[in-house]
Amino acid sequence: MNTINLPTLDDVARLAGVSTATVSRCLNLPAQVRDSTKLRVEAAIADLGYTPHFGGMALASNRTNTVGAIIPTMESAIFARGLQFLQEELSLSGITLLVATSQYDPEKEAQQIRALLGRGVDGLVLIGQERPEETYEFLKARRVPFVLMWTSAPNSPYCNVGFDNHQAAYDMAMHVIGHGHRHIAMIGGITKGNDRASERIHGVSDAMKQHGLTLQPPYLVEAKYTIEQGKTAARQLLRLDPPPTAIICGNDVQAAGALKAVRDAGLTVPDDVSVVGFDDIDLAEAVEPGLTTVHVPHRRMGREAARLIIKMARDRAPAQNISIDTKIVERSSLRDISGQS
Amino acid sequence: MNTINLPTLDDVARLAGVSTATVSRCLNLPAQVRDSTKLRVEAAIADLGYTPHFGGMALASNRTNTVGAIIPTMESAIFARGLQFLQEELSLSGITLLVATSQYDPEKEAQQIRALLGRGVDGLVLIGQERPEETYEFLKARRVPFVLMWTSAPNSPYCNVGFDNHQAAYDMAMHVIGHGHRHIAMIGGITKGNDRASERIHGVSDAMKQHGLTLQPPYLVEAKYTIEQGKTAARQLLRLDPPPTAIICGNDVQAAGALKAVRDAGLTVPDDVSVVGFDDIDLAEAVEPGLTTVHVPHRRMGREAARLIIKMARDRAPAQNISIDTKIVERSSLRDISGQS
DNA sequence: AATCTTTATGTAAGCGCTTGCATTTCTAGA
DNA sequence: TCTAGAAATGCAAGCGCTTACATAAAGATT
Repeated sequence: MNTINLPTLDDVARLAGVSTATVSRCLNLPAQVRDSTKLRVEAAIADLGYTPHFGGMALASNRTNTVGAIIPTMESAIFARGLQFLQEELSLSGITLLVATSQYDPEKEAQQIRALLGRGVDGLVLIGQERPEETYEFLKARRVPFVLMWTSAPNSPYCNVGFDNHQAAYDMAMHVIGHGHRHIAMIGGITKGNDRASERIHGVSDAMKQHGLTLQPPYLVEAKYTIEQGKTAARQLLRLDPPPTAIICGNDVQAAGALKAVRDAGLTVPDDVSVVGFDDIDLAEAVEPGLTTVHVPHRRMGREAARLIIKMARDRAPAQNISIDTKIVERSSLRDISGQS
Repeated sequence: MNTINLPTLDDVARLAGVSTATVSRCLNLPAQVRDSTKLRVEAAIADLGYTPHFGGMALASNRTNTVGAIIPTMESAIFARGLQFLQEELSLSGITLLVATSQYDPEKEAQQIRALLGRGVDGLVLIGQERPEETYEFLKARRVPFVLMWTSAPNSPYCNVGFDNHQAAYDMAMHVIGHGHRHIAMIGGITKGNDRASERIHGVSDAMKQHGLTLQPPYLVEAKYTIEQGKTAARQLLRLDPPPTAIICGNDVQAAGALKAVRDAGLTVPDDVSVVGFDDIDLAEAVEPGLTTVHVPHRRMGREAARLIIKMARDRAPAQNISIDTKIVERSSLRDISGQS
């Protein structure tokens, strides 16, 4: 109704003096077409400015060369980065990425899954493991290949491409402890429906336990992944007695907020309080002081996920778990206080 | 091939004991269907877990209820925010947003336009005015409704929903001058193929001219919209003699980089140098000191664009220009030096 | 030159949906 | 109760493409 009278396969076929089947093959299986005909067809295509009609293609072949991704949010750069790489890798194989957001709401995620499937995506990329059983059942019933990013679970029945949030957080906590901190507080993400957030908290908690320390409210606060909430949470922590000497944050955005709270309280980072983040997004190095944080391997994660989902969708390859290492990036928001009392 | 044996309209029709036409109408023109049948059909749909097949729909109706947006990049939050609102508003009308990126490359943008049209988008959202004439011609030939965001040009033959970059930058420069600054430098975006970047530069330049000042290299530098490049550019500016007392940046990301450069040079913002940004993304308030910047009306822009494109696509409404005001957000990176020499 | 492969192309039957038009069913006025 | 007119539904022809399968053309082999 909008795009008036586009040229169709038929038009191309007529102009090139071949059948529609041949044109279709030129597009999809060029190896099967003689060079001379291919040339004619290509000329006709160029001549008419023909573009295949997606709907027709999808209908006839039941393939769309599309994979869908549902991320919690586009607001911060947390997921956008990884998607960028996912996207790049997919497009190398001629596959388009469709992105939708769930706002961290499992209900909304389920809806979006349906929407994307309705659009005929050949595969799905989701974030994290935690979601209602029905969602997994639905996915299974439909036989849609899907990969879960941002987590890694060797024992998972699903296909994961990501990193071990627990381990990464554990390492970071050990690192902080190694810098002499004993009064450690944490601002975690909202754990409801978010396994990454809870694993990060547990990782920190476990590391602390290892050293005879405990992590619990009020030294443990859950907050949304926003600067504002990070700030509010940190403000509370700073009022505790004794105040923490280090605040471990569930992500960099919260950490940026914490930095502000510390400053507002008339203290400085890292002299009075250390603050560390998680994710290593741009923000982490933009703030002052630069955040010591956990570097998440966005690039590799995106690439591997792309390759895997392609294999699964195209060749019906079996699920696979790919775990990628994180590492701690040292900037200057963490101070060593071993020497002190 | 992937999603095995999904229920079709036919299945629903059979189960509900009606014809496929009726089921289709239930979905698209529910007003035309008697309540009792509608109920039966809805039950059947729920029962089977039916989802319409996008391809079939697109093929039959030549509508997709999809609009495409092509933004320069997802890397920073600059465009993501606006899209978020665009998306929200569109989904209220049951329309899906497809996002693609052009990496600030007109060539790539043209490609993406074709890709999106191939997917049958009912309308297109593009950023800025500047693009090859052929692209516009292509769009016109196809009769695709499209709106240009992030710019506003009353005299434009196209449909704009945005703000006046020139005016906004002009205002900001006036503001800076009003704070007593006379040695003003600017880090602009790369102007090639980017009208927003050039307009911002001209806005600043014009304001300065108004006060008998001039803006030109080496006090004017073009840099990419990254923290790193902003930092590099600022470093150069700080070495000039006389050094600028204020640096106006083409966007907040560059400004964040400039902040770092100033600090690295052993100076402080705003005591030694003032730095202002543009866009008012999260970053602007996360950095220290908070950036005085131009607030871009992401929300309104997104909404208005959505409404307009819907009207154009659905009702063939004529193009329209919607201009939205920007305003300056005062934080603390700009200092008044009127009193000083 | 005749035959058998192999390779290239054509034929035509759908894929799941919408929609103009024909038909049936209701509603309401007489 | 009958009937005209309105409202609801059904019928069936595609939308643009892919893909078995059938057929034709080209090469290979004697």
